[in-house]
Amino acid sequence: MTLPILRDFQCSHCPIRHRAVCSHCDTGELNMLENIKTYRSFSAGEVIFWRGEPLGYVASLVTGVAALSKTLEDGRTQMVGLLLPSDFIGRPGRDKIDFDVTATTDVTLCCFDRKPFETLVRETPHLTQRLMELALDELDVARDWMLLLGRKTAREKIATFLEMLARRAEPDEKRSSMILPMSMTRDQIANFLGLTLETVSRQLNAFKKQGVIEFSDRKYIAVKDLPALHAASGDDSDQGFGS
Amino acid sequence: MTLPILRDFQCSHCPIRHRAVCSHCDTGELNMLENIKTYRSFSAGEVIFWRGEPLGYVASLVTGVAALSKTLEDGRTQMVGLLLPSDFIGRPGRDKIDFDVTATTDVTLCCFDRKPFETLVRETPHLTQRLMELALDELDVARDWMLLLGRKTAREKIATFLEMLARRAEPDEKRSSMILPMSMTRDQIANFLGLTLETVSRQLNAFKKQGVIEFSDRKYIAVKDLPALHAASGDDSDQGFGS
DNA sequence: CGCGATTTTGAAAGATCTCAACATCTGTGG
DNA sequence: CCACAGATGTTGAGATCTTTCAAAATCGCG
Repeated sequence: MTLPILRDFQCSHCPIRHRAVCSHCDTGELNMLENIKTYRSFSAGEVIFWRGEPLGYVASLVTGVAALSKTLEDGRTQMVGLLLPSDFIGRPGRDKIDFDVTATTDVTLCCFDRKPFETLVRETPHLTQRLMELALDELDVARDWMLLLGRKTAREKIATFLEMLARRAEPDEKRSSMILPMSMTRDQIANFLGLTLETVSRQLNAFKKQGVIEFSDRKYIAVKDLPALHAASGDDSDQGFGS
Repeated sequence: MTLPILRDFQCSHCPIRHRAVCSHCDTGELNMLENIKTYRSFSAGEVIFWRGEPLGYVASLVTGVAALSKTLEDGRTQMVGLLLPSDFIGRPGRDKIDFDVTATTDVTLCCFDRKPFETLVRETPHLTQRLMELALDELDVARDWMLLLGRKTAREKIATFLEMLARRAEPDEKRSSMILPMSMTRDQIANFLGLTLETVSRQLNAFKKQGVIEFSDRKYIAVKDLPALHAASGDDSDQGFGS
């Protein structure tokens, strides 16, 4: 499949203007970025970057969800990150990455050719500072995930996962009931949580049987009892997931 | 135990001068740092920072090894990072951290009071840039560790751990035999690898029985067959551990 | 030399995985 | 609009790996 290149639009109207790598940039800096950016789209399931492949460009995720994953020699795979809108792909000073990046849903990227971007970073402290902040945020998330992968039971992993989705869907609301769009298959969830797809299915159905969640089709999961999910997550009671 | 504050010495003679947060700094910038730095020492086992405690200072690790760890409500703990000389503790813009930092060996820190350091960072792109690089490097390591925690068997975890120690001890040498100082107990290794201490002991003795490693006292482990360790690590054959 | 901490070892329990069969969903084409 | 086929999800049973619990051995410091 080819990579459609969308017509550019103004950074000032960009949905991730205030959170992406450019968030600290002033008008002049934004114009510099505007000159080297290109939009690209990927369909759900497409690979965006292959591990080890030379990176022609770095990018901000504008819409959709993408996953970072690593694979052992015998094929076992583990997701090591989820990219959401405003997250950044690629790192200045390194011409390849050590994981695959795959579109989980349809995805739009705002791409910057790597060389000119790196030059711009060197001259623009606002960019460097934001890249640092984004990296530190990802690090916090990665460390929470290490605790999950290393020490949580299957049930706790599923509870944590669902709670994370719920928090992401409604960061403010405190309702104990909500409907979550579910774009990942059991297999993808398993690779995210370090489980097998059968265990994911069993644990989801266990929560369903207990009335904590409900689902019938494959597109949505309804959370009926968010406090119960949190209680099953193993995390400290006074402390939310993530950073 | 109190925190001895060492007499300052010149940054220019610092053993981590070229790799720490200050590595890109010029003489003028170094002088600014020199004014706000203090040395502190911790004995093996001491807690350097408690999770959630307000951070009075940030620091570079000068000598020794420290561990970052997270704990679930019922006491299960997972190490989420190992700090080696030149690694940085604390993050600009956040006044607390979400993990405990413990000295694994005796440790010396080069500490900067947080507020003046943050001011200096804002005015010094060299510092920001280095902090970004350090964060990205930690992120790479964290992602390798996520693959280990989520997908590797106990045997693969131990092999990966030993191989990492060997690489760290001699980044250049390719000898298949070497002696590694071992400062961690079985329990600490277990918390690092997401195992129990009994499983760590069994797997270490299994490798010993196969002649891959040797050990008699608790201070050293001799690696006799590094290629065998690598083969048991589950990683791609053409690809080393870490970033 | 002796005691507490650490490590080793064994046996049984338990959780998750593996393998297999079957069910359900979804989109396609008639 | 329905039937079909492939993909995805569910469920069961047994295997396997790691943990748990317990006891004994060893180390290392005073």
